[in-house]
Amino acid sequence: MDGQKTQCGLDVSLSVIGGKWKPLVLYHLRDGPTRFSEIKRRVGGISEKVLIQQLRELVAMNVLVRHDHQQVPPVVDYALTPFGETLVQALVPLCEWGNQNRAQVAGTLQRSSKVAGGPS
Amino acid sequence: MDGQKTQCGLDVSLSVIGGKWKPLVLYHLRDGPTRFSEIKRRVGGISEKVLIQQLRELVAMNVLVRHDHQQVPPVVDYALTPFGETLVQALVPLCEWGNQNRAQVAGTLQRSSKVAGGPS
DNA sequence: GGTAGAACCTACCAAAAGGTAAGTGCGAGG
DNA sequence: CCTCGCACTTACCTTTTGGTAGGTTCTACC
Repeated sequence: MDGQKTQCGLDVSLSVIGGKWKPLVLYHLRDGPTRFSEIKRRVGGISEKVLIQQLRELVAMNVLVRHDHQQVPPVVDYALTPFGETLVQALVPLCEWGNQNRAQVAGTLQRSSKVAGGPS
Repeated sequence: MDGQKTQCGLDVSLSVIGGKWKPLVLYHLRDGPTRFSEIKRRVGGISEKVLIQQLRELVAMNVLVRHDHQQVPPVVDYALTPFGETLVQALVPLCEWGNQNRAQVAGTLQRSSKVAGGPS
């Protein structure tokens, strides 16, 4: 299988950022090390379980580092690694594309999923 | 909700290319209009159901156009729209990132999911 | 003492996504 | 006539993903 060598590399990237919240987390981490509860607050709407899960995956991929301050009550923060920053850089154009076409995409999504009883 | 305005736009992009095979499909369509069975062959490993499904979604998002030659037996091809091409452009950096870090990512994936009985 | 908050973990569930297998209409080739 | 390939569709099943609800350990605060 995979007779064609490399395909497009997007599969690789998506295996790293392919979670419902990963892009958002990465986005919010650009401002520097952030504590768990702070990330949770900033992202908003994510459950703790999932946030931890995705954070762990990103750490496992060397995109983030976890810094445990060894205190009690617990103080832990997460930050982008240099590797993670290269990823964030590569993400920027897609990010901008998304922002530029947000309306169009949103509109199209609605049209297709919504009312079939439109212009009868 | 979504007190913070725009987040990073990645959520938008991912809502368009967020399918297991969409990036690959897009990649293979850069060469110009391609017939359904040809795409299937090139992508390899995808089931017809899923391919059609993703193709339809991409068409619905105006990323692709479907051209039915109105023949029998059926002849249909798919091609990128101008809009689709802007997306593909935005995808390039991520694509390259993936290629450059393919080995590292693949390696890390293995380490984390595999044998815990490592270097005893 | 009771409560709140930190950063988690655990079990259980529901929804979504993907995959398999079969069937459709039809013409060309054996 | 039987089969193959085209571009699909449909029903069903499995895997993955995300979400909910609870618990844990410990300190600071009232």
